Amino acid sequence: MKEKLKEAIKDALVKCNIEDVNVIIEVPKDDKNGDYSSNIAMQLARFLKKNPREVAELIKSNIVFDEIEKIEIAGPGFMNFYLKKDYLFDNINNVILAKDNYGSSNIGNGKKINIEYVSANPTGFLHIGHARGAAYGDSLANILRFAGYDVTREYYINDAGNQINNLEKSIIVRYHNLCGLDDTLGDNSYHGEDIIEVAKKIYDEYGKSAPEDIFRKRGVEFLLDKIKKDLSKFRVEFDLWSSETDLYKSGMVKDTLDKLKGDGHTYTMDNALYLKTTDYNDEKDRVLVKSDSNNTYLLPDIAYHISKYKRGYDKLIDVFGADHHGYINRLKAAIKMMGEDPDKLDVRILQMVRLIKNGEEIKMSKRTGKTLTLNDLIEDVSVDAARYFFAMRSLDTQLDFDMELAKKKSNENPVYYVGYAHARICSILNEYNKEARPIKEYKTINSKQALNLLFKIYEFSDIVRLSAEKFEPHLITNYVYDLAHLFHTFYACEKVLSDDLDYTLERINLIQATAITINNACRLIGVKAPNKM
RNA sequence: GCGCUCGUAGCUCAGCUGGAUAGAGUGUUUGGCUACGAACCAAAAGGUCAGGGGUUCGAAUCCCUUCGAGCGCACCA
Repeated sequence: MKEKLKEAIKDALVKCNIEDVNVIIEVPKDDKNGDYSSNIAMQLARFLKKNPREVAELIKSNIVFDEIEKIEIAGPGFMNFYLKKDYLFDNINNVILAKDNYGSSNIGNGKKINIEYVSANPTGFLHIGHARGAAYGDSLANILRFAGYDVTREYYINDAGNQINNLEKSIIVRYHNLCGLDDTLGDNSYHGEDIIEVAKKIYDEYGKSAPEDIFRKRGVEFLLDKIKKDLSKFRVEFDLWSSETDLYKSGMVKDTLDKLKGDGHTYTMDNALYLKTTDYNDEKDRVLVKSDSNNTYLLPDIAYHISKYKRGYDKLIDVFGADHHGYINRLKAAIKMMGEDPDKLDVRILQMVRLIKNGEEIKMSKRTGKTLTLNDLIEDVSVDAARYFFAMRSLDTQLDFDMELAKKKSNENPVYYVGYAHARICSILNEYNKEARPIKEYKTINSKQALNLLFKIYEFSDIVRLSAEKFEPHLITNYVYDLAHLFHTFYACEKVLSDDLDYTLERINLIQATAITINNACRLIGVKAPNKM
């Protein structure tokens, strides 16, 4: 609706010989100021050297828009638009017919977007920090898909570098311990329980005579499998699992290195090969090939990103933890050197998750093995609560994950508030025991509470759109919370079921539409709206 | 020291591309169940939007600066 209104205003402006302006439509905080409002007249007043209210009048007299009941000019020159109620009532029917598709759109126009998220190394179980990235990436992918983009969800497996060597060594040490041999972990080793589990598996399978090459292979296999299972349990899915090893096998890594060398973007110093990323806005040049002739992680990562470019996406999104933000410049510099457009790549940084237990921060460290795994989290607080909790906050604030709070099955936890609204509706629909069905005319709905609810339901498509454009899933949680609140308010003021058949059916339709909208919003963020609690 | 992200109610956070009296939850105080689920609703109280400067009709929002927090600044990933 915002878009339609925007177009209508633009058309009106063209009639006044004004073009090329950025029209902003917003939903006023106070409903006394209409359903939608625009400050366009004030923006133009300066430019036209006219009184803003005069400008507003001029636009008003030129605007053509069927769904608008009236336009008021208020305050210093705001234009406030009031939607026709019949139009909103019609929307109830639309929701009931559209069901799971309500709120979806084609604004993405089939544009191809690739989102890469989690991409944790298969050197241990996923922990709570990965959970935030997983929840974000999956929710964003759902939202973009719902908004008509062609989305690919991708996980990049670093299964070739030095960290895998360390993994292998760590498993061997644990294996030796199981065999009763003396061996100790080094500083670069992985100390977690997960590594002991892998060693045990190998010990159970081979006893004391495991073949030498089995540790690396089984380690990656086992850990990757566990990662996949945990993510799936967390309702996070991927379309594509890409592997670093494959990039080497296909020659992509070598080709990338050759091209960078060939185009003169590299130089040798102290027996190491450097990439001149300072040519493109990086603070220092970066090593591609170490003096021991091993590659740094950067080289295959460039090759990986170029391979994504070659697949022809309109947009690439990477989701990184805050501890990797320094990596963006060098990656984009390299992409530019490879002849691709770095602006196509959008890197979303998610700030750190701190784990709070009994009011104190628990420091997590992979090296010492002190972590809270994704699986622990799910078992402890439920998938729904965890997904909602992560989705509700914008990425750029640090997240304190309070275990006690998230565990509480109480109203302190907003996921129950939203779920309760849905469960209440289901309970009424159950009692009514007939289907909601579209009706021609709504005559009895006129309370403030009902109309607010009605408008909120109508707003859903705009919110999905905004959320997709800004890559911000938390707008969906904000929205669904508001929607649940308006329902609870309505519920407290008006009874749905009565002896009057028309009165009842109109309200059944309204709450059915509410339930559908809640359900669709929850689905986007990977949360299940319960029928009963 | 340099870079990135932040600083909004006692606490946890929203605040859309600059707009109308800065909003929720939680906590505190109070009222509401013989009505479809009280895990709910209604109301009160609570603010120097970290401090200072600037841009303009108008700033929590944009710019500069100071202070504070987290994270980076490897021939690790």
